[in-house]
Amino acid sequence: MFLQTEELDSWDLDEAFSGYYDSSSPDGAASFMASSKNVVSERNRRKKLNERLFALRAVVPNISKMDKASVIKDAIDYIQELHEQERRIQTEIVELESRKSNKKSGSDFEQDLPVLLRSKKKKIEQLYDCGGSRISTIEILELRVTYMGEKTLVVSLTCSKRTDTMVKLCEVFESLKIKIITANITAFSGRVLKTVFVEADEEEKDHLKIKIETAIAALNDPQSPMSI
Amino acid sequence: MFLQTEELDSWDLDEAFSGYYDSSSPDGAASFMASSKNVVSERNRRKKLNERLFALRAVVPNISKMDKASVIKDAIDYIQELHEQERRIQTEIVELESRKSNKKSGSDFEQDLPVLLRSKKKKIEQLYDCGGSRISTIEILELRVTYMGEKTLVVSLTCSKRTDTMVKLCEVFESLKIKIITANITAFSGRVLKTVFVEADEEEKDHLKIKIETAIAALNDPQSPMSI
DNA sequence: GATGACACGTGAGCC
DNA sequence: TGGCTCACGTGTCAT
Repeated sequence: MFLQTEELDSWDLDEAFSGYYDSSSPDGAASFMASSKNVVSERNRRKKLNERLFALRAVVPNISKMDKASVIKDAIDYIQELHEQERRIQTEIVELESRKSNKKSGSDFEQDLPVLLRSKKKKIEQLYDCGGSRISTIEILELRVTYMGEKTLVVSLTCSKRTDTMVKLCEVFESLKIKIITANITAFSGRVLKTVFVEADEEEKDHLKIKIETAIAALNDPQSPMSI
Repeated sequence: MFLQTEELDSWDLDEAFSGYYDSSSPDGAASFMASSKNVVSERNRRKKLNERLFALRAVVPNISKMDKASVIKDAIDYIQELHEQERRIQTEIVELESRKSNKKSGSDFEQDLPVLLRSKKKKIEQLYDCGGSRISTIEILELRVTYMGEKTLVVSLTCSKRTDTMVKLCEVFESLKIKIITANITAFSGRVLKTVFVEADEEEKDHLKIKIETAIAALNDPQSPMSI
């Protein structure tokens, strides 16, 4: 990077000369003084800026090119990635909280978890703010999980089309780590239809069914006509 | 910030002079040519670097001083903040998982919850682990944006099925703020097919086509067979 | 040899 | 006023 041979800023002689001329100097010396001061000052400024850039490079992983401009670009991309991450985590926290509010029985586990995360949510909102409740839940109009043959589950899902509805549906199915044979999403006239064929062993079918139902229901808007 | 009055880069005269002297110039003119080229090149470099710095300033909240070095410093601090955030969340997740393993009774709630978080942990590790491809891109196998009738665009897209491919596809279409008539995603045998019908006015059709193509291409894995 | 990235010194504007 | 920061043109390396 900024390590071309000329960069050896170790002149170390101007420091020795600084303050050598006092106020009783002739004009030539005075002007030299002024320009010299400016020079060393500028040197320090450049040095500081390069150090900062170096430090920036240090905190950003995966620097593509050691180029100055590229370092900044990579930093920008990285920050935006982190932003997206945070957005996802926050929506997940909201999902967890909504799941808690749906539950009524009080095991210690249910109570502790959101408490731990609530402070986190505050911090995230405070940090990343972007005013207005950004997170939109989905509105489930119909959800069916049926058995088809011996080892296949069919998930049929209808939602009203809101912002990020399709994103959230895809995310929840990704997160379930289930064996999806084929999946299909179709959006038209304010509705989102999703059909997923899932491979399931005989013994885990029932559990898987409940798992899918609860995961999707956790996304559900409390004001939705569906209540699970 | 970098908006002192001298910054008016609109000299616009060297551009008029560039190329004025051809190869049969006397030495003085040739050297002038060379230096002039270098000058405009350097100007562009400075301009690009400043634009990057400006963009960096845009993605970092809470800029203390508009100073060049300070902007970089704030960016560093911000990234480190996000890192710490992520570290905390990750330890929290680990905590939750260990808590889960301590429990033995099997209510569905206990089992389902960590499933949701486990994928998150993976994602965090994948993102934060420094080294190794951080960003999971998608692999576009085919992309066609065609016109259908007077005011309809049809986007046909084939990707190989990776983690979050469907999520990312949905996200990019959400972010485009276009008028989607109907959209369809189907996943089978390692492929993801997406078809979107977009409403577009006659005059904006071409622009919209390019916009969609570039937005999708931006997600593309460089190693993908598609090169756009 | 052309191109690009860099550090440098310098003059100028801003508290 | 002096101490900042900045943009500029230039020489110099490396590809």
